Amino acid sequence: MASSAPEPRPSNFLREKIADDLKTGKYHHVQTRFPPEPNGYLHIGHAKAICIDFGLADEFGGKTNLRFDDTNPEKEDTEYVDSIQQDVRWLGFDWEGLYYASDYFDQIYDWAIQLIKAGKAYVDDLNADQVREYRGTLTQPGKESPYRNRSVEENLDLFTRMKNGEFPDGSRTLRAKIDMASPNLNMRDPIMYRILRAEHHRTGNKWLIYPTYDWAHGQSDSIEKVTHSMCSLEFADHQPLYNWFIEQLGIFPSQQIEFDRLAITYTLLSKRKLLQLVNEKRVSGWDDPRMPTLSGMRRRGYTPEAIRNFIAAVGVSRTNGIVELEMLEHFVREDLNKHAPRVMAVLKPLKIVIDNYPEGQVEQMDAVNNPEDPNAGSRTVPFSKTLYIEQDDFREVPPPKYFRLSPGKEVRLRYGYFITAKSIVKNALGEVIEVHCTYDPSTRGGNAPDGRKVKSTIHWVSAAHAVDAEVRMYEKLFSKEDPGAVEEGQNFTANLNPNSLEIISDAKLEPSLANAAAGTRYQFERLGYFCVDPDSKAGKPVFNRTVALKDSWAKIEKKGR
RNA sequence: UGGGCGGUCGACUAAUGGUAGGUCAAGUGCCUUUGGAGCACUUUGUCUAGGUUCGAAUCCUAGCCGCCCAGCCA
Repeated sequence: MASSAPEPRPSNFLREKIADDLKTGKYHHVQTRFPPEPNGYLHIGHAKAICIDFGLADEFGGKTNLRFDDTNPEKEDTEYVDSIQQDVRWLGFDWEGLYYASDYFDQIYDWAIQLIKAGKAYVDDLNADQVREYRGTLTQPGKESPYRNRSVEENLDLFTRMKNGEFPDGSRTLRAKIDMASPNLNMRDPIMYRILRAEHHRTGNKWLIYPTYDWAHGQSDSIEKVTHSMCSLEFADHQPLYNWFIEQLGIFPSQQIEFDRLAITYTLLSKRKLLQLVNEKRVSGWDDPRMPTLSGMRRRGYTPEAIRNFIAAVGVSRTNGIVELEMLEHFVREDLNKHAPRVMAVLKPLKIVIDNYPEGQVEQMDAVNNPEDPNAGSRTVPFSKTLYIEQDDFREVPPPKYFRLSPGKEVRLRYGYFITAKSIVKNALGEVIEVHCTYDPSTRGGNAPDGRKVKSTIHWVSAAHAVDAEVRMYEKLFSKEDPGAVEEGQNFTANLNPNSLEIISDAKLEPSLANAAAGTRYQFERLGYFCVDPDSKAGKPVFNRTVALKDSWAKIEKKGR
């Protein structure tokens, strides 16, 4: 593959930070990690983190580990572990090491012993409610636990017994002894271990105590010699604690750097809420094409390139912004425009009969596969007396600036002939169900020898050759720009767009699509990009609309009102 | 109200004391066998008020506004 011109790399603070660390000698290598918790499917927000973690390391000749942050057995599952690996690869990245925080449970346990021996950690008998009470508030300092000053021996004994299962869940914790009066709540003797009798997806029932995020994450980073541990902004308050643990232990000084999460209009990026949509069957699953998950977007027809380009264009900073959905769609169209073969499909069929076309005649018309890609070649499409066109492409009474078919008007059938509408047939309801036309035999292929022009070109499918298909038309999943914003007493599902899915069960496709393979992407000319769904059956394909083409007629029409 | 982090076109993001630029969106025109794509052009911005400086988005001071933190979630 020919390498194209190097993409412009706008500077950002992460890139500068890494470059600076290397220059000053703070680190001599670059090691990053992508640390998903296996409690849900990856979404476009994770794609940003992935592009940053993998992309930046790669730029500086460093490595990236995939590390599952599996310290909470109650929420985690191997189904997620598998999907995450698949999605990271699909996005186009590969990891150096594949690790689990649970791989380090023994080491982390030993380090806890070390802190206890150093008088830096203690077993607390306070229950959850009491811990909260003692923590104080944002404006008031906390109180020290009455168990805070136990002897090292007693702490060691109690901690061992916690590990051995001598105490009920939630009855005791191991806490770091830091400062109950700190203005940073994370430093008010944070909990390092909780007692939890839950089966872990990897360690099974070996452990009855589990380390918290704060106690496990930095230590896992340090074990892996991570130099730049990038995470989202809300962890900034945890940084002092991250550093405190590493300093007390005297281990490899990994460093945490925070950046802003991705947010997109009309899109929810909360694993908890996404899980709720799945559980409540508001969507067909994690890979429902309306979901912002990578698996959903894949099924919808989004390409990894488009997603990566989008992420790069959005950039990274420390502000909490919200990107317009249109930007994502732009990059999807941009990529698909270059690569998706064009094809003709009629979604809402209207029968056309060409009165002067010979009965029973079929012509194979040449059609270009992709005008953007000369290498894509061409195909033939059968033409005959009876065709389908789009209902939208005929108006008995055309509004101003409507250039498509209407009584007496001539249009071009793409790759076919010029036709002129002569008469219409209506049903009992007064709806047009058939349009009779004549064609000009001299315009085969779409050009008139006399040089006359038509204002419009419309797509069509030969009725006798058409492949019946189901087409799933998607709109935004939510009708509110901020789906999380809700009225009193409501929850976010109230913002679900009731029209996010329209199923068209009788679409007519050109015959080349009869056996299209699942995952294949096409442009249906003049309509949009569509992707073959795995639900397809032989002879009855199912397509998902990835994204519509930009429709300037829709704009004109809207403006006219 | 304690602490932390931020405020640049409608959106996202550059400019690192020296011409406020790019992408998306919006608009206008050209072109077109997709009302697609493409091309050209255009509109709109440094939170506020002071200060330092020849010169400030950038440095200083004071405000204002927004986000995050009181899980034994991550």
